Amino acid sequence: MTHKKSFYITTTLPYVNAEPHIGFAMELVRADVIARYKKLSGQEVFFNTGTDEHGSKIFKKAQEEGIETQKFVDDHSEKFRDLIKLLNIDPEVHFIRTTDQKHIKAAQEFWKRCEKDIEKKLYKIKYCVGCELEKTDSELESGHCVLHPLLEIEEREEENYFFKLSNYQDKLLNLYKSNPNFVIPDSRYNEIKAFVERGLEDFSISRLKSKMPWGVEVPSDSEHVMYVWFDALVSYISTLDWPQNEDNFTKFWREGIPTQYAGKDNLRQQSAMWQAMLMSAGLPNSYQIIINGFINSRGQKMSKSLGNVISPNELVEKYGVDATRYLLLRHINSFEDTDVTWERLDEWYESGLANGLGNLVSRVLTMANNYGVSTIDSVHTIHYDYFKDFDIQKYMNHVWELIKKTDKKIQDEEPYKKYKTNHEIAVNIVADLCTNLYEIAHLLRYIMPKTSEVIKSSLEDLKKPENLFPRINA
RNA sequence: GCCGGUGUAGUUCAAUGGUAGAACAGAGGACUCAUAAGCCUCAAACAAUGGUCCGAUUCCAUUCACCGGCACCA
Repeated sequence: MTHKKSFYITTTLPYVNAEPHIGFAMELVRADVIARYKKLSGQEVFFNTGTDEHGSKIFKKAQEEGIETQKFVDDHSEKFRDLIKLLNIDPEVHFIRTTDQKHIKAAQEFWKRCEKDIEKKLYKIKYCVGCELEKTDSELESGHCVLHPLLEIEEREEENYFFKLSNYQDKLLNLYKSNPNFVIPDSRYNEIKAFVERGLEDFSISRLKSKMPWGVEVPSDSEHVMYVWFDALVSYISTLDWPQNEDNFTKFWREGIPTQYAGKDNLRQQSAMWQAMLMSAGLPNSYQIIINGFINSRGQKMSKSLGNVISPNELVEKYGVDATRYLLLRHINSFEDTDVTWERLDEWYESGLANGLGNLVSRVLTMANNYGVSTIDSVHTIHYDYFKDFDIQKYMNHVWELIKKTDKKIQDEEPYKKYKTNHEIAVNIVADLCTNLYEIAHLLRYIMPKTSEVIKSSLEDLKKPENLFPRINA
């Protein structure tokens, strides 16, 4: 529990070469829940997301499609920005694009501040003449290109700038050791610690502009552009108008408990490289990195070719916004991989929302309405730091226990029976049920903001709302 | 190959050195305020082997299975 008044949280910035993925939608919604929670707890919150738009993949893809690269990223970035409305993300969220001028300038300034750890050296790349492409070790099979196994891989040399990550091994280990919760969950913390303990190699952080022009120009060397991840990471502070706006930066980064959500494929970039970069630039480290698992389908990664992709748009179209938020937050493991199929989503929707919350609202308000309940008591929710360990799933389970309890209470106290003989007793019971329901709605205000409001106002007006979560096949 | 983790009902998870809890799915029942929802009841599990212990699902070892990591993939 912290007593600071400001709070910073960001998602990773998705790379715009593909359609928005359900995994990113989940990350965004989770960050949104935390942001709303902090805000409603009285903190001043800077909530950030955006898009990562440089690099060769995008450059090539735009070329393939025959569109200007800038146009390509403009269009694709919009699709991600659309998620804000689609998923009812806090409208005050900041959206940084790595092609924004302020970001480009910040990335260049950041580079300059890291200069003592940047050096130019010869970089041996592995090149497949057949593909006419540079290959990484992981793309090769026993030293040969998978697509052209008969051709020899050529080694070519080019000059690149390198970041001396090796200078930061001890400092990173110190950071981890003095902050055992720096990475959540523990398994990821251990993983990154082990990775750094094995020793760090320096990293190439630039590309020759003549080969790949789509990047931020390296300061004082116009022949090079920054390698994507170097500039992309700086977005977490360029969004704060660093370096121009030192006040903002101080408020939200130095003193704002900078918290980052990321997928498990981003562990290294966020918790090692970015931290080393911050150290190099003489800036404070992040406070905490939360690592999400992946969403798979039938044991496999979602991919177009497998035809098992479930998109955020489809989810909202089928279930509605708040139900989508529910589905992403309740049943998907907070930290581990989770398998998701339409069948399971339907089950989750039916049991938790149609049969659970929706039905409860309906039965309580019908009685409240018919029996003439006049007032409901205000709630006094016990306040503690629900999301300290970022286990939103646990919080959700707590709320749904209350829903279950309230259902059981109706059965146990049978106000619908008692009403026939004694109105007053029945009315008291139902008023009590309304209070329980109000509390449930109150707890849902970060999770399902619209539903929370609808339930609250229905209770205030004692008017039964429209069917909140219609049965899917009805 | 090396390092780390996990293996509990059909599924997803929980707890515990001494009768293994729940949710969803399944079967049956009594009700009726409700979205054929809710409630009650039932059925259903500790990967295998060995060890420590009065006693292990829990601790240790081995085997098997699965997952993650072992760097230029945003």
